[in-house]
Amino acid sequence: MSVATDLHTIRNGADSIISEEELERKLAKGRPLRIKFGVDPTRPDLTLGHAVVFQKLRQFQDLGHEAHLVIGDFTARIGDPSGRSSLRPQLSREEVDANAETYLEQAFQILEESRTVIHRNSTWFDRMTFEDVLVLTRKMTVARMLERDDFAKRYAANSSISIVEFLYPLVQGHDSVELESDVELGGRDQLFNMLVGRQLQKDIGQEEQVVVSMPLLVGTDGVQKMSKSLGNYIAFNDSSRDIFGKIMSISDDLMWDYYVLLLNRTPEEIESMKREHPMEMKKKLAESLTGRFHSPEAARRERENFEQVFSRNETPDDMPAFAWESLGGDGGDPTLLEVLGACGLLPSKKEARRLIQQGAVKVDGEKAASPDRKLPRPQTAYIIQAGKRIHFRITP
RNA sequence: GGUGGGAUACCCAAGCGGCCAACGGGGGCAGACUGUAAAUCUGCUGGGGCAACCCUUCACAGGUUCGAAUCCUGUUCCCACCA
Repeated sequence: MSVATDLHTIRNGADSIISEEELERKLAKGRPLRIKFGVDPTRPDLTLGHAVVFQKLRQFQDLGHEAHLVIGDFTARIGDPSGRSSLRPQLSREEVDANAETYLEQAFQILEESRTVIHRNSTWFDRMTFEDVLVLTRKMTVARMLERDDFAKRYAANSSISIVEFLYPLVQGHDSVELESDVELGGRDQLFNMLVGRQLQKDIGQEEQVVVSMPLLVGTDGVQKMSKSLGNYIAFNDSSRDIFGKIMSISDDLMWDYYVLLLNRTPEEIESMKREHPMEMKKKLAESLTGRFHSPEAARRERENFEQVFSRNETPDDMPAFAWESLGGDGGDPTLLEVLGACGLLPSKKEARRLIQQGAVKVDGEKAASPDRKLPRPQTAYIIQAGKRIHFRITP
């Protein structure tokens, strides 16, 4: 493969490459490049948002380069006081270790383990003196810091910015110096920090790393970037049913981003897919991603289940079943409301009542209007549906 | 260090002694329409009975009052301005 085609591959889906000329030059050297990626060990539950970057990293590996993961264990131990929602709590060594382990376990679902090197930034930061730190800080100015988008916004909005936060870009940048990385990969939100790495490398005479930023994947709500705290995420660890279902619920427009960023589809491929029925394309997407995180068999199964339950409006094959007695059937005939409350699939009886009132509950396919409807011991079984997704059976 | 402002349900944000489980918006859920898409319309959105009513909730702990999210005291936390 030529440098030009490699470059083309890398460019696909990327948000920015700084700079392409430098990358081309590095690729032309013909040796494996050191691709750095910083790992935040505070959030071990990976989402498809993280997968975007891993996917690109995997591409680099497939092109013969080395992934160098830097676990920010030092950084995590310090924490971050600002983030209103304690996104960076202080973690103990043990917590970091445990998180890192879960993190890597998930990351290797995408990355090639044999071409991955793990580093911990405490290795070098633990032995730095305060003087070393101050020397490092001389390389950065407040004005430059305030160029970073989120700092600028917060400063303008009179929100607090801790001094530690000013230090983090330097910390991350220094990681690049220690690694002598050729390329640093990260989300768009890491762009500034990655650029600091270039500056620090240049400062001590290293060849500057090329920065490759990836777009932030928009979450299932179709508006905000995918994140756990916003609840619009699809996680590596989600069940096959959830992954399939969540993908089916994203908007048509968003689907193409997923194709590009998670499945490496090229613009040409996207163009031809846009001529197909979007529903079918979305099912294919859901199948591919479910297949990746589970298995092709599971993906097929979920597709069938989906078509059965949502397209044909039938009941799923694998509904949970409850014995009539266990749902209140031992003290006379329970009401529909009591049964819904007892099954534990709804947050509260109030919620169950609401669903009934809104006509969202069906007993054996019939809309049930009254919460007080009695349910005597079933002959064979009742099939209860509450809302779109909750189905269960009551057995005699 | 000084001065002022603020903490309300998932988020934002009203309320400033009773009519407050608490206006409004967002989000979420559900229904209609559909392709679990988008757009649109409608309803719901602390918990238990389910009507009356009861319980938990307006930073925390006390207090005043027949009665407080609303007044007082103390505590904690946040923010701004000045230095």
